[in-house]
Order: sequence, then structure tokens, then C-alpha cells
Amino acid sequence: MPELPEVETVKRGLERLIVGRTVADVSHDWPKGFPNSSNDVDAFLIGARVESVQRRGKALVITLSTEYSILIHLKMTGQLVFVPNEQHSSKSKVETPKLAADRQRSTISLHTSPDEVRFGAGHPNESLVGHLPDKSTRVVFEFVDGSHLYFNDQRKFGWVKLLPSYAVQDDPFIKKLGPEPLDTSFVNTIFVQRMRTANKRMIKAALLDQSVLAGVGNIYADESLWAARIHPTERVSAVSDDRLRVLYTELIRVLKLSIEHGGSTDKTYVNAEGESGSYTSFAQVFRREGLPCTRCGSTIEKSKVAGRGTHTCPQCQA
DNA sequence: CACTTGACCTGTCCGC
DNA sequence: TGCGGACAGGTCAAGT
Repeated sequence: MPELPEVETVKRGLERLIVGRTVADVSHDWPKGFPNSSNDVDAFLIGARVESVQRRGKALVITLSTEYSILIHLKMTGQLVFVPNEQHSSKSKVETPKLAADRQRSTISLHTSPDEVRFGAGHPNESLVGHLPDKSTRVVFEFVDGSHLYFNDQRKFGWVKLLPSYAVQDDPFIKKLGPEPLDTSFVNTIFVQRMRTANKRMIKAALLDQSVLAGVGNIYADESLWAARIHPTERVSAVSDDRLRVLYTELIRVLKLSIEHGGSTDKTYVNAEGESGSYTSFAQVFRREGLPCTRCGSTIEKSKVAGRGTHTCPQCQA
């Protein structure tokens, strides 16, 4: 369930790994891979050089030298995995430590949230790279040097679009997104303003609304509300500016903390090669129902708010 | 207008 | 061991 920090992590990885590479071939035998475009796709992709990788909310924008851009949304189970050329040619060889290290660095995990690791919804990192493409692979980009970028999506909720670069900002999905929480211009007064536009709604619903602000999903909504001691069902209108500013601070803190951890999976996951799971989640409430609140010891509860699984401390967020 | 529900999907887990 | 059903959650569309 990639949210802002996970997508940001992927963006940074892709920036390092695919910018400057030239597309040699693309296979996209999938309705949501480049819909509404048939043979044109190849014309604008093949031979195109990757100019930049950007993130907008939970979406990725890959800008190409053909003045076309690829817009990608990972939704729940999307992954983008880069596999360098050596992976294929060395498949049957005994893997050297150096090769193993290269492989670790080249793997970008989209299954970045702690629960994904814990509950095994994703591929274990160590076995993923050597076995691609697999049955969840929807789109494959091959670069001229023989490396590949795989778009995998178990549940097919995600999508990949190709559109002229000038049209990205007018794409319906991009167009309705609110401001980026981590922009330097997104100060606490802006946050309060944005939240007030959803004043009548439950505060969790407001946080999740991508048009209020972009990038917050279920995990960081729960985590930031817990940190700010605000109950998810509280109406925004019932929360003072002061408390909203606290929420702002906690939200930014949680998002940045997660990015520092490589997008909410810690290094255990990325470095999972042969190392047993000494993984520890930084999450304070998310998927911790039945466990003690780290702040007061009360038992974390799970309920449904705005149609989503919601985790709260009955004491701290009373 | 605000909110809920269902749809989109598939893999996993739980209870019988 | 198998099987049905609940569940996961980002986003959109339709219904209340």
C-alpha cells in the first residue's frame, strides 16, 4: 500500500537507476498498461531516454526525451523493480558477495509498509529479483543495456499511462491533487487552511482526501492522529487551530521518519538477503490492535472509520 | 453535500 | 485437507 513515503522511496531509487537509460522495448499486454493507446505507445517509448523521475502525491511521473511522460499509480500492490543486466547473465553462476550487494542496491521495493513484510503480502525481496518476470508482472521496460524495469501488480489496481509531458498537469488524477505535504511552502497555516475546506468531515476522511492534501494514506493518517492525540471520527470543525497545527507537525514528522527508514520498511527488508527478520516496525498504532499503547499502555483498538480499518488508543485519543 | 457502499482484483488467513 | 468467506486498502462511481 504505497503511500507518500513509499512512493518517494521508489522515486529516489528510480532516479538513481533509470535516469539516462534508453528504452529498447516495452511489453504491456495488460488493459491498464497504457490504455487508450495502441501502437503509438511503442513509437513514443522505444528509443526514448529517461530524463527524470518525479513524484506527485502517490503517483510517479517518468519524463522521457520524446516529450512524452509515463504516469504510474501503484495503488495497493504495485511494485517497480529494476533488474540490472548482470542478473540475467549470472543466473546460473554462483553469486559473488559483490553481485549480491549490487542486487540489493538495485531492488526497489514497493512493498514498503511494515505490515506487508510482516504479513507476507509481497514477494520476499531476496527471491524476487531473480525470478522476474512473474505472474504479477504487468509491464516490462527493457533498456538498451539489457537491464529491465518491471511493473508488478498482484491485484491489478494500479495503472500506467503514457501522455504528452505538457499534458501531465492536466491529467484528471494529477489535476485534483492537493498540495504536497513536504513542500517547503506547505507550512502549518496552509495545512490548517486545507483542512478547513473539509471542516464538516471526520478528520480521518479529510486527511485521506487527496484533494485536501496529496499523499496521505491509511497508515500515516492513523499514525499522525495517534501522535496528535486526535480521534479519527472527530469533525475537523471540532478541532482547534492549535490542535491542527500539532497534527501538522506530527504528520510531517511521521512522513519524514518513514522516508528516512526507506519508506516504512526498514533496512531489514531491503537488505533481506539471507538475514532473518529482525524487522521492527516504527508504527505506533497501525496494525497493533490488541497490543499496548506505547504511550499509556491502554489496549489499541481497531474499528472502521470512513470505510477503512482504523487504529486508535482509547485513552490517548479519547 | 457528506457519507457509505460497491467495484476493481488476488492472495492470505480463519473457521468449519 | 478443502472450502467458503472475510479481509486488506487507493480511488472512483453510484447510492443513501
